[in-house]
Amino acid sequence: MLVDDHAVLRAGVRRLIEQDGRFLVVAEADSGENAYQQYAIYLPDIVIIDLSMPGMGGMEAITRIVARYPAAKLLVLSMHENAVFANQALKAGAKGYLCKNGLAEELVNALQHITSGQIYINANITKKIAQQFLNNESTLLQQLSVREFEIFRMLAEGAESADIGKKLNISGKTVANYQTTIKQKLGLNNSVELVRLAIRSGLIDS
Amino acid sequence: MLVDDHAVLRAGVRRLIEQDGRFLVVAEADSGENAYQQYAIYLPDIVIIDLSMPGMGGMEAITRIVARYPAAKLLVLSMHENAVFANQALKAGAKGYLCKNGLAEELVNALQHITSGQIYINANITKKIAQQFLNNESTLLQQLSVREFEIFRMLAEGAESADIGKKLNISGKTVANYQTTIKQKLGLNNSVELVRLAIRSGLIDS
DNA sequence: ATTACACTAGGAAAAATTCCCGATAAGCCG
DNA sequence: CGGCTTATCGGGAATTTTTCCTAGTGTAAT
Repeated sequence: MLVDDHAVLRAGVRRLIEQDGRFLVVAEADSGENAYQQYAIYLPDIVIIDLSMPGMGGMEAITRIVARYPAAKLLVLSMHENAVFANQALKAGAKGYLCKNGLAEELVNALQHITSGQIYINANITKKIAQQFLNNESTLLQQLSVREFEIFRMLAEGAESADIGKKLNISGKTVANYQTTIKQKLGLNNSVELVRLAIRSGLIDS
Repeated sequence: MLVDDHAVLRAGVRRLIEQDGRFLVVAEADSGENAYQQYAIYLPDIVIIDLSMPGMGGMEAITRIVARYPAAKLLVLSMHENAVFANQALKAGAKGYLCKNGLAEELVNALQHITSGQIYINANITKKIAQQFLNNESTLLQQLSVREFEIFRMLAEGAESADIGKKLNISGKTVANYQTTIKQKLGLNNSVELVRLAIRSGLIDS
């Protein structure tokens, strides 16, 4: 199953997969909500999913699908060549992480790995994760749990606690409390410093 | 000619175009540099180009191609549903602007328009450009008085109202009131948007 | 002289944040 | 298995921040 809000990209991935012949696209979804619903219907062997989508993001979709179907195999196909994103996605339960600017062959290669129960991570990302581990640099953000990280990014994008709560189907109060612990964990005094950290980390652009 | 650093996306666009039958993809490029070189070789009728690419970005590629070939027809296919990006691209000489999350039919539709000498801009973008024209973002900051601008910058740097008051020898209450009017004047909903505007404007770095 | 506007700030209400607490569930370890 | 930790979720209450309204002063222009 393909999950991405960009129709052209879904078409491209479908083409690549069908050209290879070993795999078949049985469903598509253009949002996290749809992905969750479609998963229940088609129960696909593998889900190829983007992280940045309007509404419920990919991270949240992964969390939900894995919660309901612990054996689900999800391969993240993201535009972010970023160790932080990869880490969080894997922590949420994804079985692989690819970048959209990777080679076409890598996609089916990753599918093959995941099908046979392995985990596949793009080589550059692996390198970055290692570097990050050595530098101890972005480790700051890794202190955050999956939920915290997700809320951190949404806050940095300018969303209000109440809106975030709506989007995640939790109380705005909970989001507000999360906000406090996030700032505390990252040593931030206010939301301005939060945004700037997010931008410096490459999580969002200005 | 297709220009995008994501191979999967190029494959998707190629598929859509070839399915329609009216157009033919004669070349692909994965960077601004390649696009410029390939253009000279193939002289394609239309270039479909992404803006965000490593190295020379799409914007720079558009500028160079148009400088050398003033009759070049370039259609931007970007992920940014953003009036500022669209404005800049069109100012650089692009003949159209689409978003990647648009419908598939819109792509060939845009190609048809541009082929016949027209300019095609996505409807949502058009709306946003109009709004921006009303807001006039470039002169946006000039609406602020000297004091307001000063406080705007200090807020964007992460200072609290009380601190700013101390620094400027005025009441923190006054600063808080300024903050409200600044946001109102700039059409900002919260301090997160304030920071991001300040960074975009080059007033501060992240 | 009148108008306009920048700068200042207080009061009251509304909203957001913080700090404290408890609940649940999953996972881990001896 | 029983305890331990951790992630997630949220209520209560105090605190802080923000907003909205009003209102005074000074300065510059008409």
